[in-house]
Amino acid sequence: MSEARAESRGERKERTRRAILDAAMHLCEDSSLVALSLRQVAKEVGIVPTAFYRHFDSIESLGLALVDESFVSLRAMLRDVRRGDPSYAAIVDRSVEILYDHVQRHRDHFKFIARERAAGPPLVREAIRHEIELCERELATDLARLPGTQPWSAEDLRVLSNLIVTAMVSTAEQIMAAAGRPGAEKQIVETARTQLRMVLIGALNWQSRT
Amino acid sequence: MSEARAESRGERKERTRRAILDAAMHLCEDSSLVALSLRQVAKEVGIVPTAFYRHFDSIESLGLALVDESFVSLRAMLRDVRRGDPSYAAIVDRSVEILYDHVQRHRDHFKFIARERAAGPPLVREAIRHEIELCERELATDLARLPGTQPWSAEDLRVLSNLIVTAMVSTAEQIMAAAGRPGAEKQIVETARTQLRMVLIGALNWQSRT
DNA sequence: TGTACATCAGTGAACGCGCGTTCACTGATGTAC
DNA sequence: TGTACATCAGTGAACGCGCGTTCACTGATGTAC
Repeated sequence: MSEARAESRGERKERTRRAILDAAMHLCEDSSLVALSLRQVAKEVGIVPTAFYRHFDSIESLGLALVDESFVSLRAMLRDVRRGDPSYAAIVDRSVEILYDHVQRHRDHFKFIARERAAGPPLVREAIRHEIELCERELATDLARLPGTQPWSAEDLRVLSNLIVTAMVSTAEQIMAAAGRPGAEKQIVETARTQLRMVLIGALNWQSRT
Repeated sequence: MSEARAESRGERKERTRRAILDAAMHLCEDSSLVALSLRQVAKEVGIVPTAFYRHFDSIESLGLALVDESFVSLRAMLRDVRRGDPSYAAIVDRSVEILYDHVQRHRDHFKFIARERAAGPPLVREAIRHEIELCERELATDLARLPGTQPWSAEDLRVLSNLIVTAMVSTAEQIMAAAGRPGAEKQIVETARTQLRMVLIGALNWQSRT
């Protein structure tokens, strides 16, 4: 107590929990959460298999914690986008640039979401689907603040938001698949830029016709 | 030989192979190929585990056969779309209608592609990625035949094609997730229609500006 | 047509392995007095 | 401050189970003569 040298029991536990989350994220990178065993995780962390239960009920509940963590960084990205100049001229380049940057820095989180969204245990899939839906709603309210979108219906905003999120998820997947080839990554980013531009212009023109 | 009553050895073998493919498709529906065991498949088919090796080297090579089968029906769908009236007025409704219809009739194939694309064994993922790329190229040549696309560059066609395929894959995923709820399916189809319209109009307007 | 042999889809026992989960435990940390 | 007790993260043995793969086999079908 005189010197805060040794870790408290709580700090130690938190450190083990952290190590379990990191090990799980790392180990399932090449396959999927459904193929990940409690014993693999324990071995990687350096604890006995049964000690796992002091932290999580199952691999699935560990997965839910990883979903939460992954969406923390994704939300940070959306906040970054939102901070920018809200004009059509700037928004496309800026958004794609930020997406690229975040995929680079949180590759593991994006990869986890992209993979487990389709392949994870049922509860994990459902949690991710829910989080993505929240992102779409957030984006819809952002879109409502853009100049020229005042007359749009809520449904139009939702549809456009869904399309953009889908395209961006796909772009993130492609950037990750392109991994170490900088040339391929450049092309994917350029493609995303063009697509986002096409979509925004299309939405505006379509809206003014209807 | 006098009466073609009994199956030949080859016919029997083919029937077992068919049963293995069907059982595998059915069993991995709720999880993934990577979680599917040779023994589960053998049990479902009604053969002893070792008999599996008379037909496939491994679950992964069985998976590659399922990729082939799944893309046969997807290509049939693209051919259906291509047969239609090549005008912008008709193309959207028709395309979305055909997509919806095929997802209904080959739900297992679409589900398989959507799932294993992100979660399958490495060779299966790669095979699906390759097939989807071929679909994008086919769509690009179709787009080139539309009125008004003559001045477009190959790159523009590729980018647009990529966006449309991405949106359609996502739509197929959503339709499957909506499963038994007809109201939700209707909304997804309507959303896809609107999105496709936005994209096409956007592409045309964007093109004429550049 | 009849016989003798070859083929080969499917059998069944056996193997070593990693799995999730149970249980009683240890011993350092934390707390009450 | 010192002591006695409580907490609880991590231990280690044990369990029954399903896994992929090996091997020698069976017996019906197919083929050569």
